[in-house]
Order: sequence, then structure tokens, then C-alpha cells
Amino acid sequence: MLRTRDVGRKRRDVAAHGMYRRRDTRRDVLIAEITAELRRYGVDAQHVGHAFANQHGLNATDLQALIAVMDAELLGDPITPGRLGEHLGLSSGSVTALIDRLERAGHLRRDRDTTDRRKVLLRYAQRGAELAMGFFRPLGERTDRVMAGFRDDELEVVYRFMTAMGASLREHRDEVRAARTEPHRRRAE
Amino acid sequence: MLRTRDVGRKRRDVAAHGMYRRRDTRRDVLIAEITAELRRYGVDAQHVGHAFANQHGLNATDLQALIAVMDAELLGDPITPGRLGEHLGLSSGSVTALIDRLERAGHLRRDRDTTDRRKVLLRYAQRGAELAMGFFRPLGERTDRVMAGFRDDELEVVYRFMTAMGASLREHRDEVRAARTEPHRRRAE
DNA sequence: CGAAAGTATCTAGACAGTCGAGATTTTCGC
DNA sequence: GCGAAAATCTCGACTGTCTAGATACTTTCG
Repeated sequence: MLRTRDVGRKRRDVAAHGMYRRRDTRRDVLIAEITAELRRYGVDAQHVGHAFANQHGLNATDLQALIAVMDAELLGDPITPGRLGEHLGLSSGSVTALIDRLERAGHLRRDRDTTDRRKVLLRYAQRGAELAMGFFRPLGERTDRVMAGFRDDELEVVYRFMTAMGASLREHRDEVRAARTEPHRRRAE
Repeated sequence: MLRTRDVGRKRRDVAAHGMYRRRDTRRDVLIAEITAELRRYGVDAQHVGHAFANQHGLNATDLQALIAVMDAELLGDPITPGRLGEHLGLSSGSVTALIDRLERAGHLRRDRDTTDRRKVLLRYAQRGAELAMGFFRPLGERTDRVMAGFRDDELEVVYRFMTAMGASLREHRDEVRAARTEPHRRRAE
């Protein structure tokens, strides 16, 4: 499956996702295909989140926020609006509105920090927990079925690959963000 | 690196991303970590796109659209507004506005299809191509450096893994979308 | 040729996001 | 301790994208 000379047959897919690369050797093909698949995975994951959120009367941001709140609280380190905004890439004002929505819908609640009363701690409520579970459980079951097709040593390779790619992407993200000094003008240079 | 008993040391990360899973065996840990890393990768990729788009006076949707237009055209099958909207999950009106923006900015142009003049074909312009390249090139260089750390047979495993995960996720997406029959009411059940 | 279907655009309204000012609490220098 | 500065969250006005529904144009087919 997918030998080098399959490029012709898989032309549609190839052109759609790997056109910025050489595809001369088997290795080149692999690299192009993996890159393309990662890209598609990200897009599709977004779509799943969006569709699921919509069906529950939320938008995609709301769902991401809810997940972040749960992550933090289950870790024993509840998140604040400020940190949440950082995590999601939102301004402070926008976060306030976001939390208002989620609180009104009963997915989470605000708690004042007892030691530093400037801070507000976000904690999930019952409804929020149920929603997050409804999102993750079916995904987890699917994931398990896929993982079952791989030996332990193979998963080690995949793990090493994903952590390396993740670290690389985060470096890149930080570089891009650092270049924000001149944030573009629409007109009038 | 990351042996089973490292769970304690890596507790922060573990709790943040793998708390919905057993982590008893080395294999469980691997599965949880890979799942978490994929999730983070998706989020970070979004952030990169968002930051890059912002620096060039676009929003995230615009960049995605531009990439889709290029993908299609390089494939020799230029996309129409309708199919673009489907791809991005946007309504038709929204797509018109999106194309207006991108056309006004000189990133792409509208072409009437000569055989079926109901259709509009989207083609990228010079500026759009430059932008897409500016986005992908640095990413590709980073990716290549990561890939260099893996043998061919290891990349085969990664490739097999990614295609399997991708197929599984798309199945799930279709299931979720199919469940859209009752799209939720805010009040009044 | 006329009706129906397909495709894109336009218009109006809703809603999430940004920016900047303001309110409250804590931290720190003197 | 006291007052100024910092940290954190909230509020209000504005901007811009998205959705929905109506409209215009082109093709297909009886």
C-alpha cells in the first residue's frame, strides 16, 4: 500500500496536501503524506468540536473553554479568567463574556480565591462535566480501537514522533508570536 | 524517558491531558500521552494559523480559505464558492463576504466557468500564493528536521497510525453531524 | 419554450470579539 | 502602616463575521 509509484494513482490526494514537497523517494512520499494527514486531522478535529458544541447550544470557543476549566480543576489547580484567556488567545473582555455565557448555561461557576481576592477561580458544574464526558467518551472508544492495531514498540515510535512534532510546532508558534512587533496596517504604510 | 513510574513526576501533564483514562500499564500511559499530544497539536496548529493570519491582516477563516483555494487549483480542479463553504462549514452568504475580502485584498480572483456559467471558479493570485508559501515554508523546514530523527520503517509506522486515526476521526465526525436532527433549543423543550 | 433546479449574491439582524476605561484587591517602597 | 503601583477582573462602545431568507442569473429537461 502506497508504494512510491502509487503517486500517480493517489494524485488527487497528493496534490491536495503535499504539493509543497518533493515526492521522489518512498521517504519523501511518507513525509508528505504524514504532514498532510496531520493537517487534515487538525481540521477535522475542529469540525467535530464545532458540530458537537453547536448541538449543545454552544460555540466552539465555549467548548474549548469548558475543557480547559475541567483540565485545570481535575489537576487541582483551578484556572482564572486571565489564564483562560491566554490559553484560548482571547482578550480579557471577551473572556468575561465567555464566562458569563457558560455560567448562565450552568456549565461552570465563578469562585473567589480565598487567599488572593483579586482572583476569580473557575470551577465546572455538573452540567459542564456531563458535556465534556459526552464529548470525550466516544472519541476515546474510537481511539482505543485504533491503538489496538499497534504493538507497544510501535506506539513508542508514535509517541516519540508526536512529542517531537509537538515541541517543534510550539517553538514555531512562539517564533510567530514574537514577530508580532509590526502587526500590519490595512492602508497607509 | 517517560517510564511507567514517571507518572508521578509528570503528574501535571498527565492530569492535564489524560485524566479520562486508566494509566496502569506502560501501554496505557503511552496511549494517554499520544492522545493528549494529538489534542495539543491541533490546538497549537490553530494558534499558529491565527497568529500568522493576524499579522497579514486576515482572520483564521480567510487563511484556511486561501489554502483550500490553492489546494484545489494546484490539483487542476478549481473550487467554487459553494464547495468552499462546505469545506469550511460556512453558509453561502458568509462565503460571498469571505471571497469579497480576499479578492479586495488581492489574494484571489473570481472566474466564471466557461461551460457552466452559473458557477464561479476561485483562483489564487500572486499575493495569495506568496502568503501561503510564507506560511508553509517555515513549517516544512521544521517538520523536515523532526523527520530526520526517524528511520524509514519508523515513518511507516507513523504513517499507518496517522491514516488510521484520521479515518476514525472522520467517521466520528460524520456520526456527530448525522445526529444533527435535533439541533437543540435554548429554551422551551 | 417554459418550468424547475442549481448556483451565487444581496440584505438585515444577531452575536462574539477587540479596545480601552474603571473598580477592587494586593504588593511594595519609603 | 500609607500611598503609589501592579495585578486582576468587569463593563461599555464599537467592529466585523456569521446566519437566514429573499433575489437574480444560468442551465437542464420535459
